[in-house]
Amino acid sequence: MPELPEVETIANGVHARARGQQVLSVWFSRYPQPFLTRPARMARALTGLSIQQVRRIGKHIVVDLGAGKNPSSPSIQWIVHLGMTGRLLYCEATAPVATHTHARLELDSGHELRFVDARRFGRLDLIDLSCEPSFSGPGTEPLTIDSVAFAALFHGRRTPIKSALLNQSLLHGVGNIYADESLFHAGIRPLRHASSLTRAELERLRLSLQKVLRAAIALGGSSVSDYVDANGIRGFFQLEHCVYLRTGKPCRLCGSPIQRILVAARGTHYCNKCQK
DNA sequence: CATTTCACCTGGTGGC
DNA sequence: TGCCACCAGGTGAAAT
Repeated sequence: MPELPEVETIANGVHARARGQQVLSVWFSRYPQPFLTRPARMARALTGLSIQQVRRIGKHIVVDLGAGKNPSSPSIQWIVHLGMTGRLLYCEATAPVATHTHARLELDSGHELRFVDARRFGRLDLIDLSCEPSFSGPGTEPLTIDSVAFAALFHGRRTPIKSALLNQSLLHGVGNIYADESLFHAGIRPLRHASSLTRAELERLRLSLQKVLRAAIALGGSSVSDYVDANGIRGFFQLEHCVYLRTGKPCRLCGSPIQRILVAARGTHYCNKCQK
């Protein structure tokens, strides 16, 4: 599932290849689920504008579009959330169209930007910058948050720390994989109440989370189900996972079997010996 | 308000 | 081989 490192990889890939290109035409599938903004309105707004910048905010891909090709004064933002199985692909316009393709943006270079999503948990939205503020995401960026702000997020929260990490209105971009992996590296059990963490544990968690996210970005993300980047290339960070989907396998640090429990209705993996 | 639960989806898996 | 029940999980709405 695409989380911060996967979304960042995709956004960077699309930026590198699609920046400066004009949208010639737009096609959307008939399914209503992926569209927060009505498809006809979204197509009308996108057509004719140029892609100025593509970046990640939380788990969202933000595409700035405007009349000029340079990254200045965009007039709209196209917001892509990949959900569970979403892909944003940059390909030849003549490439075969995969099943579950929900959006095709024809670009002036003969390429297309395609949104493909089998499970339809993804969402497409439009922000009109002439009357709406620029997209800022639901929470705080985990990669740049400082220790004081990080600790403040969890102060007084009775919920398990794993649940708090998944709460996008606190930190945005962290999902099931990186919540489990960062808790392992910090040596903290997922069911601990967020408010019970000491200052030292919170700081260990922040540093572990940032380290894991940066390492995953460097390896192009984790390909556990069907994640691929904008060019259809798989990531490699799944090879570095210590706990996620390693139920029963030996802990990489101590050798004891990795446990699996449910937290917030999500499969949660941890080492009973290394995490306290 | 904080927190938990559930519905939304379909491909993949495992049992028979 | 084929059929089918079941599960995964990001998010937001509904329930507690």
